[in-house]
Amino acid sequence: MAHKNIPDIVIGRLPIYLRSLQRMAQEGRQVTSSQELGERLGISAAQIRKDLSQFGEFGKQGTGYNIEFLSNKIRDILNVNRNWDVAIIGAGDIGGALARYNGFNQRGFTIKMIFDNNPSKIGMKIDNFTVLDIANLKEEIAGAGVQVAMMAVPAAYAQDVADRLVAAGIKAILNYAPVNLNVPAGVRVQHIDPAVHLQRMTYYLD
Amino acid sequence: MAHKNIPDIVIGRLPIYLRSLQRMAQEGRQVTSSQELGERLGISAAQIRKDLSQFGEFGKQGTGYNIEFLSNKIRDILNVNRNWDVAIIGAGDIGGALARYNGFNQRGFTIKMIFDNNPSKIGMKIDNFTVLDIANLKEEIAGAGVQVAMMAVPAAYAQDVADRLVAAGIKAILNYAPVNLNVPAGVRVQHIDPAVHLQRMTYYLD
DNA sequence: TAGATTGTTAATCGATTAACAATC
DNA sequence: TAGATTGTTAATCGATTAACAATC
Repeated sequence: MAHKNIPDIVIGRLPIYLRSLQRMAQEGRQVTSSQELGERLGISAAQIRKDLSQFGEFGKQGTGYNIEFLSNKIRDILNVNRNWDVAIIGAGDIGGALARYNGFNQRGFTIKMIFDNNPSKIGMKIDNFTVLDIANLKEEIAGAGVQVAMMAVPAAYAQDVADRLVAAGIKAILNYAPVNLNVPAGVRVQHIDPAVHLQRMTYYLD
Repeated sequence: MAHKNIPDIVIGRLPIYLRSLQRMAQEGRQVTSSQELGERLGISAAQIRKDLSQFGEFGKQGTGYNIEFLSNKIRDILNVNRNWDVAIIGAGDIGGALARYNGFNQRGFTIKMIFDNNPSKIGMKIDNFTVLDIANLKEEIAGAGVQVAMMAVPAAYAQDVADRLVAAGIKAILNYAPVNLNVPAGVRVQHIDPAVHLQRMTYYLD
């Protein structure tokens, strides 16, 4: 797709806006404003308007934004007005929690498969999924055309698994292992590491 | 502690540097350079040097940085040369996974207690911990002087639990619920929401 | 010494904010 | 209409990078 040159930091805020809008919709709200949204999120109203203006004109002067309409526009932008198939690698505590979590579907993602290398886990049921042998990772993922993966494997295996995911055609990896991954251009990686987040906060404590 | 005015974005990179340094140490390495570290992390060498220079002079011209020395300096800066007691709220899949995860100790955190409101979980054992009644949250946390919490409760309860954590003296909250939290100044919040991270990546897919 | 790499400065680049005309 | 809020511009603010003297 031909993107104008939108800063990644703007893209990073859109899912936050979307999440907040969806919550407002659940509360039965119809309309909001950049000011209200900004107050909820701790972001300036000007920044929200600026961010959205990169993609079009979604509001009405005097009244603000229709929540349902704006949500749909943001979903379009983020490519989550469709559902993406997702593979989970690692059927431990975290992989299992991800497999059982039922919040992904309404946000653009459908868990399709979960892998492990531990013979005592392979074949086991987690939620509706039978744990697959990681030896078959490439065939299963490439065969199903899955492009998005969540990795929750021990740190020591993470880079190796990432390489195999890339070889299988995965284009986006959410990595729960506490290591940096090196992937080729064209593959996106995001990291979730609770200790990193905690350390970001302890700086300010005493 | 009296902080010079260090940008939060710099603080946010320090845990990443630290994690990478610790990995190098495990690999038996003694010395590194801003260039090597930058290549591993996808960050420019200049930026790493600039970030570190905010806090002191930790390297040697010509040779680079002693890994053990620099790690210790960063731990000092981030306040994780001590261990912080941590409370987990929510004994579901995620709370349980956090309680069982054994990587926190070596990174500055010691899980001390886990709470739930479900009578069938209260009193249950998770790892070494007995699940405590969330009704006693304030006494337990304030009594133990815990300042750091990880919240893995349903979205609908998240703000309420956060308010109670603040009242109990918690100063840093790592929030796994997919909602924005409003907390008073002086309390830090970080969010972990896998769907947000995935949506940040799907923008670039097609 | 020669080579390498730091710490730092100045220049560049990019992101945020303030302000307001347009307009619902 | 009067009031409110957008989209956008220009100004400000902050972060990143390039470059290099200092020096190990």
